[in-house]
Amino acid sequence: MTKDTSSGNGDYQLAGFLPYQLSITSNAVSDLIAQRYRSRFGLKVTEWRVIAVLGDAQERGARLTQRNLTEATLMDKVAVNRACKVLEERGLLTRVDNENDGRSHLLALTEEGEGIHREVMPLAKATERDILEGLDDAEEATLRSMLAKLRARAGDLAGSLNG
Amino acid sequence: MTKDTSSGNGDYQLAGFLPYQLSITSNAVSDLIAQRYRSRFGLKVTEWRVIAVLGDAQERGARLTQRNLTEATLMDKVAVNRACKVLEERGLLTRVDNENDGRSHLLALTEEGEGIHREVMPLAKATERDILEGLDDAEEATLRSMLAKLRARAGDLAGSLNG
DNA sequence: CGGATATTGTTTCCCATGAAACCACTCCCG
DNA sequence: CGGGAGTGGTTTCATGGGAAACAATATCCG
Repeated sequence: MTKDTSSGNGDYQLAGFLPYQLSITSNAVSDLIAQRYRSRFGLKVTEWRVIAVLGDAQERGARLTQRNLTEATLMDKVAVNRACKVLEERGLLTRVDNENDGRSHLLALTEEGEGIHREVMPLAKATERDILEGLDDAEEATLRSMLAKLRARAGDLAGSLNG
Repeated sequence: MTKDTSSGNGDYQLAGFLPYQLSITSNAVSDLIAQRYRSRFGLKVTEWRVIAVLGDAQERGARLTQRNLTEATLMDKVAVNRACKVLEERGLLTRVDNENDGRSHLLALTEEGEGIHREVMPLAKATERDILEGLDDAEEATLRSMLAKLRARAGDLAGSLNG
């Protein structure tokens, strides 16, 4: 988006429509995150998500495949694949053959990748705090719980239409 | 998105990251809306937003230009232009020359467009209710207020970086 | 009036994203 | 073993959306 922020939006009904509020809020937050990660690490959202999950797993000694990443991030497998490819090209992760399954590879952050991971998470936390400033703990908990409810609800309703 | 909903997502840190929760929730809700409007009216999100705002304005006797729409919807002017074009092609709105400004046109829903508007808004309301089911009035108010706060906050933080 | 500057709308180009097709490999069962 | 079904990963294609360039008009100021 990268929209105007200040002006406009009148008082039309649309402005009070919750899905709309949700959408523009999510966009505003995503834009902020994207901006920060792009400017500091040259990483796109999908890429830093991969780094976040992968580094996290690595710390506990686990090795993941792309499939594991798609499960963990809820991103599309294509998105995961592309993110891994650029991270590999940038030397931030390596793929070693998976002896247990010739189709997949085990992903591992390189030294440099781990270095970024160590910076990525604090920045993520800081950004989260920045955004949540102004909300007390109870409000934050309520917000999370309501978001979870909404998501479950939307998922159910959507699912009931197709299959 | 149109994602899985059920499985996965482990318990990696990412899952607890608020911007992430916000993003997937917004996506889930948007997908539901998009699905409903596409299947019932053949409208895309941008298009029904235009219809919503335009019909709304029309009811109070106001005539809008594309520029007004971009202000009211926070959508990009290109998006607005495209939406208007397809709505015009579908005979749902007309553009008449603006006597006060030769560059712009005044937009008006046709009979048929108004008919859709009369259906669009109830469906929007119904969808909003569907999604919010499970939240009481106080929770809903809290949610809206917190979303507004988050958005303002994110906008400020982003703005302070570029210019 | 007349040229510089801003604004509205439009087109063009490019990037992000997801669906579908596809390849290679595994797994299952006869 | 061998063939069919299933799965991980990759590529290709279509779509959505925004940035930038552009055309037409309007506004401002000398």
